[in-house]
Amino acid sequence: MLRMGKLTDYGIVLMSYLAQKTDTQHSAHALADAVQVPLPTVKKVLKALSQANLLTSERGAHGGYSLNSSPKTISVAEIITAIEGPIALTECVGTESQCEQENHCSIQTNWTRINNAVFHALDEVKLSDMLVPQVASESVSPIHFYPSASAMALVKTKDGEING
Amino acid sequence: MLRMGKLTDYGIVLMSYLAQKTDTQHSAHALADAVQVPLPTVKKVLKALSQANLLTSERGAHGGYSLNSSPKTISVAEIITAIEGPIALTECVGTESQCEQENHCSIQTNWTRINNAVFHALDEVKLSDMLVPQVASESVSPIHFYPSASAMALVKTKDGEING
DNA sequence: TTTAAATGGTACTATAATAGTCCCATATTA
DNA sequence: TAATATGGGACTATTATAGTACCATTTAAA
Repeated sequence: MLRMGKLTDYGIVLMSYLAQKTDTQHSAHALADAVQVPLPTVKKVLKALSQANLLTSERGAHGGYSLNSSPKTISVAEIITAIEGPIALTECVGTESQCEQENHCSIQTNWTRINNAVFHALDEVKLSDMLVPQVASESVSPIHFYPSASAMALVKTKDGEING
Repeated sequence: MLRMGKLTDYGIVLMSYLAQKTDTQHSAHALADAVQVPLPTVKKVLKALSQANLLTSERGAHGGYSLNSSPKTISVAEIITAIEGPIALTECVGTESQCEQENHCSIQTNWTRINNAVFHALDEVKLSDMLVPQVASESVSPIHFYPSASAMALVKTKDGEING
């Protein structure tokens, strides 16, 4: 399994939520409530998204977060990169490579090519695409997204404790 | 960073090595020597590759491993899957998902689509592609691959100790 | 001016996944 | 029968991730 961190999963969910409510700002507390993820964790994710300029934040009372640009222009790759850092399947194509042999390495170049292909696949999918249900839209509930599996896993491990 | 395990990296390197020496069988010991990765770890990887039918193994004296099919037909996706299990960025598209809400989840379907795109990108790259140097081939050294960064990292953390 | 509500940032802890090791069983050849 | 090889499982250590807690800073309202 090619793994993506849970925080990234939360990030996608949070961005999806914000994409559906672009008129208002949302506090970390409100978002944590909506997404059913512990507040400190949500704050961590929001911070990363803000620093990547995907979110606009305002401090002070009545402050909060909102999308910095249209859901149509924000790609899944951007969100992943914001939270996990540059997309790289192996270390040698990342920024912090220390491989002494990489100058002669014939494999590295091909990894770079693969990374590009993967990045491209992730970059073509926009946040707006994540909201579109595959069935014909008939009724629009105020919130019709659900946290994906890893988010739910957290909820379940606590054994209902955090529902109170 | 979209992470792939070190073992998978070793797997690619091992497969690349075997693809260059298809005439003979190679023992785990010989491979560990060639790739400069500890023997037990190499054995672990080889086992996974064998179980996925990417390698043919023969037991007993003069036994060893060899590629089961042509490098042109073995894809990078197959190697990754052999070692890491099915490619899935999030849990909800994997086989062991326990998400109760996945029936109504509008995000899951899109993740599946993204996974397919990523898988396709990885499936189009064959093992033979990993061997091709980007420069015009002038001299062919007997072994002209090098372990990629994560393999080297191991060598370096031991501080030269495993060179003896 | 003070208080409350919000983000910003950092440092710490716990948990889980991964990597790595070891041991014994089984098969094959000399 | 001994030597060499894979097969398989269980165990340990390490590392990365997730999650938490604390304090500083900003803004608005009382």
